Amino acid sequence: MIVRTRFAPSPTGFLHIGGLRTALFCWLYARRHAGQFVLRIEDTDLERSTAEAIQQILDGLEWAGLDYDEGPFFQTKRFERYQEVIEELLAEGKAYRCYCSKEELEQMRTQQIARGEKPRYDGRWRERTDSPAGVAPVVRFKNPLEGEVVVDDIVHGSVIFQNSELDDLIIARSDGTPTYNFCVVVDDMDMQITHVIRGDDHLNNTPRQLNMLLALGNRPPVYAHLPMILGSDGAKLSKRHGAVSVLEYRDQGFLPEAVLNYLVRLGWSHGDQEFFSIEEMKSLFDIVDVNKSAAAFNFEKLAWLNQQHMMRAPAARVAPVLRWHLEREGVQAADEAQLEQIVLAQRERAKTLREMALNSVFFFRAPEAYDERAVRKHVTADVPVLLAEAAAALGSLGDWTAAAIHEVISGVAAARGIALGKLAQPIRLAVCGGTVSPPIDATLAILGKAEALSRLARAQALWGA
RNA sequence: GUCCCCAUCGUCUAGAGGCCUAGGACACCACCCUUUCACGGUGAGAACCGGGGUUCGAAUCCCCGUGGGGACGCCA
Repeated sequence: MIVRTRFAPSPTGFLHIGGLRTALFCWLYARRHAGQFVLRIEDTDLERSTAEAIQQILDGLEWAGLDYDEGPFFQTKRFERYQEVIEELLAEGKAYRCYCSKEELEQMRTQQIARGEKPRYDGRWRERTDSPAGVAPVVRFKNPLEGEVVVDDIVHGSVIFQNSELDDLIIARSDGTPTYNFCVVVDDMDMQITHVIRGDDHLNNTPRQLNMLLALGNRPPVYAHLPMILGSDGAKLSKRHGAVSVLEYRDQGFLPEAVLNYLVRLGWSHGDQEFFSIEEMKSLFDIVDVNKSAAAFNFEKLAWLNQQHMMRAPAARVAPVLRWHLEREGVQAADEAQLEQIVLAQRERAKTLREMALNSVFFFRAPEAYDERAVRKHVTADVPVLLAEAAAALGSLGDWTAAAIHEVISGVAAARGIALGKLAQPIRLAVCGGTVSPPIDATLAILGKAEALSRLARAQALWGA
């Protein structure tokens, strides 16, 4: 049997970070078992589905690198097929038309709640065959009245539901369009999905789907209901917890492999291992190792992992992403080799690429102002002279490399009998405008001789006056 | 309210009856390294929700309670 998993988001909003985790697990499981990963867009809610949301989902998956083997399939393009199955169920007496108005149903619900019962349809049209004129009916699935449904779930084990708890759900609206629970069943069946991996908010839908699947004479797929991802405060993840859209993570400077690494560790683990490359995830992931409890999203750990990925990845992998972020700051970085050097110099002092870009703008633009507090602290009376001395020595340096620059600077400091920091900090201030940068030798090396000397001269003139 | 699910440091987790004086990671604190900031290193503090069983022995199995989450839509 070839494994087939699917990710089935509804395009009613952006791709959620929780949705990405579900997609990741589906994708990893398929990849691990040399199976296929199918993308299906559940857009039967015509009111709320938007083209922008569809594009966002596609963009999000592409950014994350979760490639699908089939799809995207759109449910709105399969209405004929759903209609066919509905007719079939109707003809076999496994579904029926219900002429209740929305008001009537609403009233039923209100009364049931008032009585302390679980609100559900009472099946009043189950055996009726009349059809009131002028009322467009919905179609309901005839759920078994007795017995139980056992959902055999890989992560939760056997979960038992009593049929008496279930009601006859609507499978076609009064306008004829099919509903979610029904489309899922038909699609998973038609698309020969072998493993349904989804959030455990769907666990309660499963017995209904199972009953329909059985009524259609199908063998059920394997189910795996994943624990939810909660916000940092343990409440359901929402906008107020900060970034929830996948593309926001891209914009904030996270590497997709870091986001995936963070996500894979929410509800899954492999011993004590924290860092996983995509390849490791693909070869190690298995749903049997997924645990059952919900996990709270922790931004700090994601940031840490992101830095770990930046530090371990080849500079050539990171440089283009840094370029993208620099461009968003209005900086054009043409030189690929220089960009890679910046990555190497900056990656251990930034958690995100956005932060790295912000910290690296000075490589491309001379400082417009100097940090006042730092000037007061580091620019002492002898600094202009010191700077002049260093500039002169650097000016005659032919080999503009970090090692050579280091020799020169430490030589000047030694000759003066001062600590290296007494010279390095003013230089840093002069070229960066602030007190934070990579080691000063590397910084000057990346900056280039002409630019470095020009900035030194400028600061020297300013502070000497 | 009813049904379903879940329960180890603040957070993510290891743990499948003795290997647990409960391990790792993030965060936090201290120290070391150090030309700034970081990175890195060392160390400290920090948890088995409560109560009953079962067993020679329970974080691990069972029951009850409590807490949290989810579902109950002509949304998905």
